[in-house]
Amino acid sequence: MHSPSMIRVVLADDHKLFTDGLQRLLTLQDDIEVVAVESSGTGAIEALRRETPDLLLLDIAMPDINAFAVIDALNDENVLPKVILVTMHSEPSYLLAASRPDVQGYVLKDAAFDELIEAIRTVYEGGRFVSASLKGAVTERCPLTNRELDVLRCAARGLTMSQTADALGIGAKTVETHRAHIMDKLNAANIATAIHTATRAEML
Amino acid sequence: MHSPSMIRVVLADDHKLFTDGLQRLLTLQDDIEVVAVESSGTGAIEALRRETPDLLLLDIAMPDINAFAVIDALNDENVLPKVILVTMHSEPSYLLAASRPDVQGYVLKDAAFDELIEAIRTVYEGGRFVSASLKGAVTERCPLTNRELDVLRCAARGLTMSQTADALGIGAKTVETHRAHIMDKLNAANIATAIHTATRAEML
DNA sequence: TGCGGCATCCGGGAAATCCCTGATATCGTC
DNA sequence: GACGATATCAGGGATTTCCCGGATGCCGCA
Repeated sequence: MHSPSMIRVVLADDHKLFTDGLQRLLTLQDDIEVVAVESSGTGAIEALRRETPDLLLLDIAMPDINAFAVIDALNDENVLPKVILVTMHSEPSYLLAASRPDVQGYVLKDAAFDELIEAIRTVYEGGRFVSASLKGAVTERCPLTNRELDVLRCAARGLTMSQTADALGIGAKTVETHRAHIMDKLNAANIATAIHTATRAEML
Repeated sequence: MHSPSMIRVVLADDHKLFTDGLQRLLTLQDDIEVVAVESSGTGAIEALRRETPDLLLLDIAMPDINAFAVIDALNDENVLPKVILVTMHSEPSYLLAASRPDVQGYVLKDAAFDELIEAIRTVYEGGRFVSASLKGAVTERCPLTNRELDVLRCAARGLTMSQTADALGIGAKTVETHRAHIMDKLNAANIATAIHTATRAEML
């Protein structure tokens, strides 16, 4: 099989220049092996299925599929490598969504290479890692307005839109709009997921 | 006004014998004042509005209203005393639901009186308190079956019932049944609240 | 003064959820 | 072998959510 104690890594990022450079640098490390480089979400899924690596370095912004869709797809197949998300900017909504149990690391593209190495080793050994420059963004993280928090808290308590409207003294359609904004900001398909994300991020 | 440094308490419990005895015992404490004793949920709400006490000792099983409905009603009016729930038995579903930010204490009725006093003082000073005999129940708390957890995790990820059905390889109606069971067990009005409760209890 | 963010509201329609009452089969236990 | 818990599935109907468009007024900031 594979060499023992080598960290088998798959890279998935549509920026070729970035992955090429990264691959070279990573290969220089004597405990890291890059087993595949993919530039699309679908390609990444196939590579993951094929290689079952220890770790996936995944760009959030992929051309065909959302990074989270990739992770979900792997979840469904019980292919569960450690995942480190790599991104250009520190978007709070992504950061929030990324605080999920199946994502162990979050690194900025402008981070130092040593930081990435540290992230890889830390995550491989079972830990979690977040870029130092991101920790600031994490602390001032809640992208929701106070009103939206009101609405979300009501939803978390089980109130329907019209019940929430009564509780807050506003119209049901307004509650609907707030919910839509919440779901946008938290990158959630429905209010249930939004509550899940917000609860994990301790916004409620 | 009221005496300073006196803990103003409202009792709400439909067991008269219990509240009567409790009232006497509590009044003997020189830092506790029982300002109202109610035997119904509606009465409790009125008393809370009237007295705005520091602390509410609330029985979970009330004849007219669910204890959580009482707390929600108070929430809506911004009447927010500290709340200690009192109950006969250690029902895991109640325990789960009780791990909400607006409930600070949880005491069994068969606990020693000293334990209740300790709970009152602890909670009054901003802490949290759970009966020692309940902590066991809290640790082995998850009342959900593995299959129900599968379904709940899918829901938390934003999957619809039919998507969940596909992901798990079962029928959509089965997913619906599982969701209904989950909501029953977690005392939730809809799947969103169930996710909220489960997430807070770190079941996901 | 204009622009963006926030909060409020509206209609219509498709989709999903929730509720009710069922059913069947399996498994482990008493 | 009866019982309870679990997992599976179904129909029908009421309710709710979600999505697609809008709209208005307020406030702060450049």
